[in-house]
Amino acid sequence: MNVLTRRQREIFNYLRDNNDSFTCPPSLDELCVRLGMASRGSLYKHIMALINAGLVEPFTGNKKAGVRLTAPAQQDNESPEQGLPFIGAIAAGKPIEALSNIAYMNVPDALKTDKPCYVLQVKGDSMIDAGIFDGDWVVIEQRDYAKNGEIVVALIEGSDATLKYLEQRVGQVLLLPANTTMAALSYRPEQVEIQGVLVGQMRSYRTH
Amino acid sequence: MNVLTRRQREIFNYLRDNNDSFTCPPSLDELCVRLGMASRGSLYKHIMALINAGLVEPFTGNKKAGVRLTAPAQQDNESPEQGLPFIGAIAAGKPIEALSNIAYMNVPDALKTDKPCYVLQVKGDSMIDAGIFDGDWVVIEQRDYAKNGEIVVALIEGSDATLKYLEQRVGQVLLLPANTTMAALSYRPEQVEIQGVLVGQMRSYRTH
DNA sequence: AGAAAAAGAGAACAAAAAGAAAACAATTGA
DNA sequence: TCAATTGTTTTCTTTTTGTTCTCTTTTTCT
Repeated sequence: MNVLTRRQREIFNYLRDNNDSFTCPPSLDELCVRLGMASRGSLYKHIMALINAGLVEPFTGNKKAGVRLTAPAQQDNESPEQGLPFIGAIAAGKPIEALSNIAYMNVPDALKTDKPCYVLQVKGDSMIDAGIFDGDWVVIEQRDYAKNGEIVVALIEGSDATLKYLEQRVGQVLLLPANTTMAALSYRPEQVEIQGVLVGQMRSYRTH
Repeated sequence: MNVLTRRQREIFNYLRDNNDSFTCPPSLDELCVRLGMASRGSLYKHIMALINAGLVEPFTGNKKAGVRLTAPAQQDNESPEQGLPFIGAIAAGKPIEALSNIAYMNVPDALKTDKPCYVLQVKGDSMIDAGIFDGDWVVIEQRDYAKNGEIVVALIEGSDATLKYLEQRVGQVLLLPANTTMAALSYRPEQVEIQGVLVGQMRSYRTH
């Protein structure tokens, strides 16, 4: 999974900022007009990238006339003062771009700390035995260190970000999944960069 | 029940916004004129979808001169400061109404519905295999009915409230834990009162 | 400058949704 | 009673929409 390109971010920002102006989830054609584009196919690629990144979700109500966009990113359109930045999805992704303030999610105090925090959506089942499921949101305290046993967001060799248990040993860093079918990953310390520590978790059971 | 299509939503929005301009509930033909449509049959399908979705109701005054539309029902449920009431813990407890010490918890929109919701804290491991752990908070939509397979707050014989999978059969209600070491509970329907349905979940990893 | 990546245009396709038109049945009102 | 109106159903055509291609243009990076 790649990091968003500039254009993809532009399009997402447009969706976030103009969400209110859509009476109903916009179709690709409608979005083309809004964005001044002439081709659905081009926009389609960008939208798929956003869906893949977990920033946007397809409109699953109808079968065909509608892989459309819902509100960007399970948004709470909260002000940045109160909400936490929702950055995107994490699985085998790319470094987290803390700069692009994307959407904001209104997180209860009990799920965050007094340090800077952000929200990610979990992709995959690597932490399923820890009760962290595909599609859950996690609240991450931004930190570049952690204690053994904590669940961390780790960036591996500058390219892949993942959510795992941390186990640091001399000259070795283990990233342990909580899934009996998956193997632990072993790296040298310089290969792994800690980007944050899990402090909260959320799940929605709604079926839209 | 299906999600509305774009056109259905448009038509609903028109009815909601122009309700005042109808001296009496409009007929399909009248609505066709307003909406610039040429066929009753086409509009009929949309209206039926809205009725099916509960957004509109047929006019039952006269028998024939009108399956017409009334104003859509409005739901308004403001809770203090937009937070959800935090009711207390649930395990083998008391009826939820008995707990009066109400605090309010700030819950992200993605974890609640547009119906009345409240928050409980989970005690025990009866739902551990569903990724719901001891100490988690759950967001419950207040409802007295549920579908099979949903996770519900059920009050047993007026005294014990518990969080379980619901399985309703003829003359029998099963409450299934998500824990391989625990047995299912079987009751007669009149013994079980559904108090709500799980729609969201939260966990804190903070160590105080 | 040149290669690679990203963005865009445009066409084509299948399926879904929307619409038109006609016919029918039930009710109302004169 | 008769004519008009209204809801209802059915059949058909048109439009919309997501999706997938190929090709060209623009941007980015070395």
